[in-house]
Amino acid sequence: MSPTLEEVARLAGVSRSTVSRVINDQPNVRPEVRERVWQVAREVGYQPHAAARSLATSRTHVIGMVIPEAVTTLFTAPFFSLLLRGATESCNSHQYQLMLSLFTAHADRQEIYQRILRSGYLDGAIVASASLDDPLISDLLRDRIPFVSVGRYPHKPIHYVDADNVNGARMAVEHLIRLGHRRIATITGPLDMIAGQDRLSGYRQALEARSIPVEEELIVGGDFTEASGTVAMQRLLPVSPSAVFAASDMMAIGALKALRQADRQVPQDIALVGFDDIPIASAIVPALTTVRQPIERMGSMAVEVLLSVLEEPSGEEAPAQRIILPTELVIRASCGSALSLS
Amino acid sequence: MSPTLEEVARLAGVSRSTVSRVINDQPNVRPEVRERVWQVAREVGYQPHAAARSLATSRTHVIGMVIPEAVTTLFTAPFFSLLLRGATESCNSHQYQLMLSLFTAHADRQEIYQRILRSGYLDGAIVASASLDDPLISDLLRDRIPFVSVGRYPHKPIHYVDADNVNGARMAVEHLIRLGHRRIATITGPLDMIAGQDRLSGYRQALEARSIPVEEELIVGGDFTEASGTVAMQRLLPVSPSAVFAASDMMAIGALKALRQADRQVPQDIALVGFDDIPIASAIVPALTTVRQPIERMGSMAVEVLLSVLEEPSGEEAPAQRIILPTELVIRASCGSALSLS
DNA sequence: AATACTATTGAGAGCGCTCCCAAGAAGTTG
DNA sequence: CAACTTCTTGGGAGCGCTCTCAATAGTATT
Repeated sequence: MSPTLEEVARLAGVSRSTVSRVINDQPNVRPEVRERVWQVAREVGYQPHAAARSLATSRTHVIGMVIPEAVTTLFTAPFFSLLLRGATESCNSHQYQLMLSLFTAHADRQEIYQRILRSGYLDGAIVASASLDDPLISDLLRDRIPFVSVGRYPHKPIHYVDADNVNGARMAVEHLIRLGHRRIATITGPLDMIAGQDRLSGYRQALEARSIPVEEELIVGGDFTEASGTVAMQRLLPVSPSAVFAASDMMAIGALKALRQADRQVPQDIALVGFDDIPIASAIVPALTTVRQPIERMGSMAVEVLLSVLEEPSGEEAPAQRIILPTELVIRASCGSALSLS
Repeated sequence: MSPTLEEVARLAGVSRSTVSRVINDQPNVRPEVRERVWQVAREVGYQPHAAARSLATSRTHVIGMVIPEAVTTLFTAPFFSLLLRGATESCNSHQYQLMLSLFTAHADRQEIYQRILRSGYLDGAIVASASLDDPLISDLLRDRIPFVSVGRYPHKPIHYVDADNVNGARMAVEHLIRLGHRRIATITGPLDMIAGQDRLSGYRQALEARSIPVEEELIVGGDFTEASGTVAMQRLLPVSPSAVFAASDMMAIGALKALRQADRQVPQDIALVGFDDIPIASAIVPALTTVRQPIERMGSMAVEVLLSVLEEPSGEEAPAQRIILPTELVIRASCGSALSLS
């Protein structure tokens, strides 16, 4: 197999310790010795053995990306891959590795948790959890495994990174108000997810800021899926809103179907705004006005935060880092805006 | 920290060796002793230390998913996440972990290769490479790292899993022929990728099977991206085909743009078929007839093949496992088929 | 020139596990 | 009942690295 430290030491005529110092860029090695050791290491293609190293240091340089399966289906495809892409990017530049754990059934959960999180495979984890009371969070807290959540937890002292869902929703609804709408309905996401809650409060804030009364009959629950959007829209039709803010693009697409069935034109008869800016949003007719979130940056930020936690002297409990990244309104045709380009 | 084997042994009043046997389900332990050890292990929440174990066994139970960044952008988003989902599923059921390595720049490549593949982090790898002459493949072969490619390599003795691109393309083009088309053009993928090559030969085979001459002017090169589809279609317009088979949905969408600009109606003036069945395909107007590939199954198959290679006695060089999974034609509106439902 | 540092080096222990081997217990057989 | 064989168990070495500590060499201080 691969040459070991020992062999490099022998070939360079020094001790293991010295080679170790050279490899790890530690001081107190004579420059000429350092050079010779590097030389030999390069020649034989030396590569430190990860397991041996982490056994000795109890550091693996691996972080986990832990995602309940639900998230990958709920959040639409691009969310998942963009998050991963951002995370690996940061990992690469810090010489860390990313281990992926999706777990499907609840049955797996315990088993995988034990096997992955507690076996010393990982230095820490990024968690993209669906619900606010996911037991995973408490488990991680209990076992003192360093982690960063993608998605905020306002009431827990944990590190997190999230998009500014509140403001995104607020911008979307404010835009509708600007366009003259007053009867603005919303199809919410699941309210046990913070993203669902936040997008709803953004909706409320926008109305309140303009002193438009919030009517409960204009608020209908969904669960981020297309089907739920259709159902919700059907329930909204009798209430005849002039505009609808769907808390996800998939629900907006679902709503569009219901509207088409009911022969309502978007945006002429009713304006529609989504959230997420998934690729389909710009491909459908009418192109969907929506809110874009910096998913890739969320992924890389999560890693950065985690690494900063891992680097810090272990004694100190630094306060939770809570990072909210800005969202932006993407105006297209479905809101009937004069600004629309497509 | 976590309790060690040693402590469990002490508490159970046996030796390390015995505990090790129990934990690893090895024979030759008295049933009552076995039970007592399990008992203690459960009580103290014993979890074997991954690094220690792999140092001793030189097995990590981790496999890598190695993907050049190019692939994640080239193949559209769902490819990536579905592949990952399939792979993790198989990993979960075999108690393996998945480590993700996307590398961006070519500069990273060497460095990451060394760090990940040669440091003993991984037992093996799944490689989704873009090009046929990716040096990664030769490196892996040289270093004798067990791996399975997602995407076939007809001329190399390696294990691979792929979709039946040839037959998928063939079915698509045959369908167009069935609909009465004779001047069928194709926009190819990059021909240094096997998927690009295979989809082109499927096109050729379909024509040849019906004795329709293959005209080179009807074959235009693209690179799977939307932009390249638009450009290719513009070049095809003067040749006036009655139908176009685009080797990817993204290129089909690009082609659609060019056709719209040229005021040609799809499918009335010209029929259009794509490949991949990305989510957008069914959302656009007209809904795109396309070929679906079992990406998720490819991911899980790749893992299964890799594990079977890892399990086999190391002396024997088993012949390369080459697995081709079936594709299916999804008929929608863009081909103008009578069978179309939407 | 004697003392006190400091830089450089190597030896040894240890991280937590597996695995080989030898010893003892238990069971078989003629 | 002696001579085997088979189970069961524990001890020791070792996987490849890091890290502490002591020893030596080299340099600065008085």
